This record gives sequence, structure tokens and C-alpha cells, in this order.
Amino acid sequence: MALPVYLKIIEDIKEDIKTGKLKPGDLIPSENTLCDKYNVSRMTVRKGLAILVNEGYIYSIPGKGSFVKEPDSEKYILHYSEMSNLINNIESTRLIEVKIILPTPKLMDTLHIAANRKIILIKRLFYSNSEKVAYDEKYIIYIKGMPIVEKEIKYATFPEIVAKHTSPFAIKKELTISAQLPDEEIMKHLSLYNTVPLMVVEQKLFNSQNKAIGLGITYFRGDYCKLFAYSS
Amino acid sequence: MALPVYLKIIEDIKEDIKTGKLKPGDLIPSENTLCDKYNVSRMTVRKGLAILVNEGYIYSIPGKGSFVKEPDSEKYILHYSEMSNLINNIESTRLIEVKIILPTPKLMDTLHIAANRKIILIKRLFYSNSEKVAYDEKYIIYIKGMPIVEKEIKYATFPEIVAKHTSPFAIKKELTISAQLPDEEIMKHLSLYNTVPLMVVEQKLFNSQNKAIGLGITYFRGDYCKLFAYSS
DNA sequence: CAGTGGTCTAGACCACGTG
DNA sequence: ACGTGGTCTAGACCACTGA
Repeated sequence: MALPVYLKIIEDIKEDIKTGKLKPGDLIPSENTLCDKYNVSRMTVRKGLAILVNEGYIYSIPGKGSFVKEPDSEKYILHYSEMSNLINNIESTRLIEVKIILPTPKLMDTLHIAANRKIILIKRLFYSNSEKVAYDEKYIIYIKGMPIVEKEIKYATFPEIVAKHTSPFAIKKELTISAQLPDEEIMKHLSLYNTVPLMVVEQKLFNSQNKAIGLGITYFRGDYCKLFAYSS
Repeated sequence: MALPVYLKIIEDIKEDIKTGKLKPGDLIPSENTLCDKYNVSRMTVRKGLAILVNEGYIYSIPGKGSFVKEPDSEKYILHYSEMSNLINNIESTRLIEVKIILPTPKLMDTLHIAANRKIILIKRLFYSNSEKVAYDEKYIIYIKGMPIVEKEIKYATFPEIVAKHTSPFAIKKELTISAQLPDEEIMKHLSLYNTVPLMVVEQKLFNSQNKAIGLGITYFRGDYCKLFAYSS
């Protein structure tokens, strides 16, 4: 019995759920029942159940009991960074342009800002095996002290640029993934001469007050980029 | 003080992390120190810390202490189902074909099966607002008792079909997302006459022994499908 | 050695839900 | 009134770390 009791409890209940002995909606034995079954104090049982709750296997209703949960079968974990994906890693970047602009109507809308707010626009190209694999645009709401020095931007990931002076824990992010065809500007930047589908990843950053602080759009060549996700 | 003490402890430490008072790598006050600070027993402090560990804010090393964690800044939660996405929901489906086949070399490789294993192939079309928005192929390793009855397949999600007779908790899933151009068969199925980029989502299902049991490929019209993910 | 986190106990009081 | 889960206590022993 090197195994702590609470882990044994977890194992047993998970097993019952996976084999179907316990089905979604079923009532789990009460905490006191489990105390008796394992000859263990209630806090130990509760520790096990808390972990099962946390892992999404069960839920508890005060006064009623603990029940097997309907699994979140649509939930996946996705790891995303502009700099690495399933097929290849970005080995180098080239800065096309950095400038301060005023927001377009679309930017005013997605970032919820006034027409006179200054925006830093960064355009970059990503290379892998000396080939252009992605074109990248970042729009960052300008704040004093922001890094607009070339060497600070060149190899940084979007959250890294923005989080330079705030805790990375304070930043929330959203991704929108779509398939598009390149417009003329992108075809030029990526030196495309025939139709190549693009995997477009829009990344929106929010501060801890849920105010948008930046927008990044990365246009990956479809034949050079795949994303990968897995169920937890 | 309706707020439980352990939640107060969590709040305080999160606040210190978000404001940068505590930085990644920093040592957190020891459990006994926190007991004194909050005038509370050790189990209460530990409950709070356990949740912070679970949420990825801190980690603990026995004999040393608890430390602020480097955040997993590339991790996102993605909700995916063939039947609903950011832009629109699938309102109806049409079964094109259901048949038993022997695996192609590609299938033998991705599903790790022998050449004589029978495979159920299901081809479907997904409609939204009476328009064809996606073409869908499922390959399921045939097992006795599998539903191949039309009405059981028609409106079911891939995991639902496969999990019909096993617990949904026992199934692990992987997604691969890419942008592609349609081949002739897909253009025909989706009635495409000019070039439309496709968002292709490959879904692989595994049983609890990590054996592949099914493969689904859904080809969404890029202009009708976007995926959405967010940081936790 | 003293201090740390990991496991566990045997109680307690509370709010809640059902008969 | 009783059983349920939610919070909390004031101890205990262990294995580990670092001085």
C-alpha cells in the first residue's frame, strides 16, 4: 500500500465509470459510505472526490449527493504559438514593417477603441527551412513604454511582446481559426503564384479587466501548417 | 465573511501573482506561515493551495516549498463538434453512403490495423440554412453490434456513434486542423464551382487502451466555418 | 537538525434536500 | 429529523530538503 488511500478511491471510481458500472447521472456512494468502505476518515474521502470533481468525472449537490457527470465530449486542449506547430517550427522571422497607425473601423470594433487611439502595427514573415511559411500582422494598442525596438519584437511571440511589462497571468487570450484564400498583398508577401489555401489564426489579447489590448492575425500556408488538439 | 477562508487565500495569492508582486519562480509563504496569517488550520490553507496548483498558478516541491509557476501561455481550450461551430450550426444532414470496406494503406497506418480488418465507411453532408456547408467521412473499425442502421447514424456525432456501447469516458480524441483545397470528389459533393478553401478537421478516436478505433474527416467550407478557442 | 510539504484522523458545525 | 455535502480544527506521522 504505497498508494495513498485517496488515489485508490479515485482509481476505483474511475474504473467503475469507464466500465459503465456507473453511468452519467448515477448517484455515487455517499462520503460516509465510502469512509466505511475504505476504513478512512471523511477528509480523505473528500480529497479523492474533490479531484474527481476537478477532472470532470463527477459533480456534487449539497444535501443530495455526488453524481457521475455527462462528459464534456467536445472539449479539447490546443497548444498554439505562432512560432511552432505540428509540421514545423519557425526558424527565423523577418520584420517587414513597424509603424504607428490609427485604427481602421474593423480595428475600432474588435478592440473597442476610439478613433484616435494609437495602434502599433507590426508586419512579419515567418520562415522555416528558408521558405516563407506565414505572414503575420499584429495590432497592439499603444501604451507608453511599449517595446517598438526592432530586436525586441523580431523573435518574440505575441503575448511576449504585450506582456513585457505585465504578468503573463493577467492576460486572457482568444483564438479564431479559419481557412481563407490569400488576397493580393498576402500573395505578394508570401511569394505565392498559384492558389494556396491559408490557415488563418486570429489571436485576441485581453488584460485582467477583459479589455482588448491587442490583435494578431497570422496567415499560414495551408500546406505548411496544421494544428493539433486532444481531449483531456 | 460569507467567503470561505480558503477562497480568500486563493484570491490573495492570485492577486499577488497578477500584479507581479509574486513572479514565476518565487517562493510562496510556507503553509504554516499562511496558517498564522489567516488564523486558520493547516488543512484549510492546503485546500486553497491545492486549488492554485490545480489551476496552474503554483507548484509544490516536498521539503522545499511552493513556487509560482511559469504560465502555460500556449494552452487553449477548444470546443469542437462536427455539428456546431462559431458561425453556424448544422441543421440537417444527409447520408450519402454507408458501406463496409477494407482499409486503404493510409487507413492501415493511421488506425494501426491489418489489411483484413473491416471498416465501416460513412459519408455524410451537413446543411445549414439549406446550404451544403460540410462533407464528412467516418471510418470506424467494425465491431459486432455496431450501429449501421441509417437512423442511428444520421444525426449522431462521431463520438456518439462509436461510444454507443462503451462509456464516453473511455474514449480519447485527437484533432488535426488544416486548410486545404477540395479535390474533385469533394467539389462535387459540396456543389462547388469555383475555388473555395476548406477547413479540414481530422478526428481520431482511441479506446482506453489507446488503440485507435475510428477516424473522421470533416471538410468544412472555409466561408462557413470558424473554430474558436480561449486560454483558461 | 529544523522546516517543508504529503497524508490522514476524529471529531465539529453549517446549509441544504427529502421524507 | 435525518442524511447529504461544505467548511474547518488541532492535532499526528512521514519523507524530503538544506544548513
